[in-house]
Amino acid sequence: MDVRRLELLRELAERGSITEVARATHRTPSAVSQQLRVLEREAGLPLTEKAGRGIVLTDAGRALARSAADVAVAIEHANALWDEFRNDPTGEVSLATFPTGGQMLLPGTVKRLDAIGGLTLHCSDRDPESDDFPALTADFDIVLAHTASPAAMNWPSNEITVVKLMTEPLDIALPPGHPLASKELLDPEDLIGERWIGVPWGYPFEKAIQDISTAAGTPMNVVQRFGDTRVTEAFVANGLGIAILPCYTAGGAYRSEIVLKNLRGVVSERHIFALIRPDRAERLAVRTVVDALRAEADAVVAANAHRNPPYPA
Amino acid sequence: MDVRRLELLRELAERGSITEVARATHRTPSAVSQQLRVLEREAGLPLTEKAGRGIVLTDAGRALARSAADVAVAIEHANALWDEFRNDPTGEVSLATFPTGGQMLLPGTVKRLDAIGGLTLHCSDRDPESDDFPALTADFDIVLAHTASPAAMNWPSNEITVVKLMTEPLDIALPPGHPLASKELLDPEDLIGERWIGVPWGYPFEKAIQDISTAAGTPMNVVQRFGDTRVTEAFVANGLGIAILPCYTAGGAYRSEIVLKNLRGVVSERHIFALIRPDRAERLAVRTVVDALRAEADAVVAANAHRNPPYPA
DNA sequence: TACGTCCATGTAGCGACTCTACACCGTAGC
DNA sequence: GCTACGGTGTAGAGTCGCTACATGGACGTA
Repeated sequence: MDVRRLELLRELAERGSITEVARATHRTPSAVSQQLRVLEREAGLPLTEKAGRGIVLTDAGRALARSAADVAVAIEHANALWDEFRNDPTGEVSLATFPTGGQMLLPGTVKRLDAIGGLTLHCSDRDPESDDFPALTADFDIVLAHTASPAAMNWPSNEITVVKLMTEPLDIALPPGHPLASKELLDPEDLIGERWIGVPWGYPFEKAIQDISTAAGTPMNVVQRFGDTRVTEAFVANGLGIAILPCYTAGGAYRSEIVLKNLRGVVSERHIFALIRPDRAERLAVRTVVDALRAEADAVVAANAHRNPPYPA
Repeated sequence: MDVRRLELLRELAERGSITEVARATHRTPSAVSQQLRVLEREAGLPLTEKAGRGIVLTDAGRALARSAADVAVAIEHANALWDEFRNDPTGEVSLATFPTGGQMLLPGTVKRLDAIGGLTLHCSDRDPESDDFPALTADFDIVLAHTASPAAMNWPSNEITVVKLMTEPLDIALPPGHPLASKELLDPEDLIGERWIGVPWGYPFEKAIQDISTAAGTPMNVVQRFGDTRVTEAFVANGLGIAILPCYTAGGAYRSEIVLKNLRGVVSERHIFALIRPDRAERLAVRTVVDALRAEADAVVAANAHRNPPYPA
């Protein structure tokens, strides 16, 4: 019945082991184990059971953990009301981002927050191969995530608050001297036979390249695979291949050595979201940051409107 | 941010004074005062202000108290899930009733609960002049309440869970030898000139007598006023006047010395409810008792169906 | 089979927290 | 004025949850 203990159970459900919970909550495993033991005694039924050298939650444990989330939401709602009343979002907000998203949105967002004043935003980037964005919400207030298609968004929407920020077109990146660089719009067939600089298996852009292959009727020839777009850009700028890159962020140091072209006939875009655990989403400070992110995303889209013609069907 | 402190604030909002909160929560006023002080320091803004020799909540305090109720609901929801899982409603349930309601429903309800087994129901009756039924929900899990008209139910439905149990007709009680006792149905005009045994000012039945006066076009002559229906019944049985009494409960020791007659043209009935504070309503034990109350109320209505003809409009 | 590692869990003791007991102060009513 | 009442301070005691350290079982490897 004690809320702090319930919260521990919920952490256990999210993280899977007592040691991990202890690390996340800055306690010793012994303390966590003791508290869970008390909770189990109060509950009157087993909440965990041994599994190998670790433990797993029982059905009852999982159910209780879920209701613990509701309690957390109610408590954070009270905290938010609190902040609202003194009109002063307090505390620190942590944010995890994928590299290109952070590059595109975070400087502007931080400037917007500085203009408001009062709260501090701690950002850090996470390796983009981690396609398990929702898991990061246990450690960060806000997680920036992207997917190739909204259909691939198999995130549990009742356990994760999803805020759509923007849709960014994916363009074909060519070196300036490339024969295709003079065309206004590219068709998938144009790209047959090109050498591609792709992404590692499982990265979001992979799907876009597959779609192009399907539309062209021939598999694309991916000769390199990089996770960091700056490496990709360096290769393209040096004439070593073509690539598919997010339209608003591509370029950077190679702005004058890369040409971006719209692709016709294939829906190539990525969708960028903010993911937040519902209880954290209640905090006024968190909501303020999300609002700033949305405003910044809108501004980026507006600033790039001229390069973003409507796609033919 | 501590839940126990929030709960204290909520008690303060409900009860209005620190001393009362201390009494209700089995603490000393000093302890309550200290905890509220800490809460206020955490909040960073004043939650209470002095008023005479007592205190009142500020707007912020009231708002926080309201969100504390949401937290309580979430916590009790978790507790209920708990009970659900071990399939065993635990703990004790307290119930406050008005006398005739308790007489009519509680014996059967307790029998039903005994058949299920496992939980204990503590009942006590409260003076019926207390028309402030909702306030009792702070001290009892379930409060049985009645009103003459549902319109008079000005209970805040978002702060109180209201469960309708039954509608009980109000009949005219006559001594057996009374001239009107031979009529099948009575009209308001029949009652002009009768001596009435009424209820104290403010009791629910008062409205029914007023409605009859309006329908008859003449004020009724109330010569006695009793809160306890047994006294009223004794007077009616002894031929000292007529009265309006709840159909299913009237009689008792005077069953053979009282005649009950339906009244035509006036909607005379009382509505019986169970009132529960939303957080308490989450408990499985409480819901089990409410279910038993509803079943018993249905049974009482069914058993009396023959005396309950539909009212002409 | 023996060993090291990992994870969960006991035990002792320390520190923080929240309660009680009691004293004090301001307000209201006789 | 006195008395009653409600709220607030202070000192001390009990409880609770944490750490530090030791124990024991499960898995992987030599």
